[in-house]
Amino acid sequence: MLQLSKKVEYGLIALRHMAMKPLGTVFTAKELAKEYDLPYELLAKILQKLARAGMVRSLQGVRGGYSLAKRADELTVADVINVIEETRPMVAECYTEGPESCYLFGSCTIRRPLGKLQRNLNVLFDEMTVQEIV
Amino acid sequence: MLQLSKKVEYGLIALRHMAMKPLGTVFTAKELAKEYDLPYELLAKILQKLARAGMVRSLQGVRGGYSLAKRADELTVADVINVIEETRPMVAECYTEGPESCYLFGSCTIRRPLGKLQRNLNVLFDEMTVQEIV
DNA sequence: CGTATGTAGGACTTACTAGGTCGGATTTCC
DNA sequence: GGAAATCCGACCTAGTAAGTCCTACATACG
Repeated sequence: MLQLSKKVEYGLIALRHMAMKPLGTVFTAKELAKEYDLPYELLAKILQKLARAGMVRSLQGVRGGYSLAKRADELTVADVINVIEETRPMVAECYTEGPESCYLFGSCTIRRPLGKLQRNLNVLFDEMTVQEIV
Repeated sequence: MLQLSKKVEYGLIALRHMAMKPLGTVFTAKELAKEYDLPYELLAKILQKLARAGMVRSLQGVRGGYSLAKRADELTVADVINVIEETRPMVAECYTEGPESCYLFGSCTIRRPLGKLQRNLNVLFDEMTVQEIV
């Protein structure tokens, strides 16, 4: 519980790798997977998501691959999680899914205090950028 | 991902409920489960764990039940998670399981930065007590 | 051209585990 | 002794994270 998913880890590893070379350098999914011994297909999908979100640029074809679309200090960990996980990292589901998701909503007594925790958590993720993990 | 487990939620709800009445008041698992419509057996186990950890006192027998063993401001959310989940809430498994758990350990480039995130996270949980959710 | 090399992306499989349930033992009050 | 409680291990189940497979499409280059 309360762990980052492998997808997010892999995404961060890939982004950090790209951030080490000059902006615009192209990397293939295969090359990145090999370098860190990550499952190729999975990493490819993650990169595709990041591409759709505009965090990396993708080039198709034989000399294709991925390159960073933004500076590393513009990519927050929160964004990466958000894109890969397709949801913000919430402490309780009623924050993401809404009141209907939880039959306890009416009687739940810990929602407000957890909300405070949540906001603090968000700040942590928002403030951390890929730049910092280089 | 990155959510508190139901167990922790139920535990916090129960502790908070107990913290509302004078210290020493006894509550049965059944009564607590009914009040918040939580699954009885599950809540019972959670309370047993909290009892073994010395956070609540348990009384067996017909007039038995549970009562808080400490003041609400002495019970941190971190402790509650720790006891119920039997592990600290870590952002990546290599922090809980050790280096052997992750075949990437040698090549992993995001461990250190995530460690920083982890420490910040710990502070959040350490600083929040049951008192604050009353 | 056409082939090698790359991304795009849907469908599927597998393994794990959170959440919940059941059964029975033990304790204690009346 | 019986009712009401904790105690605790074993079990079941559904959801999902992680990984795999397959096919389509794009493009550079001989």
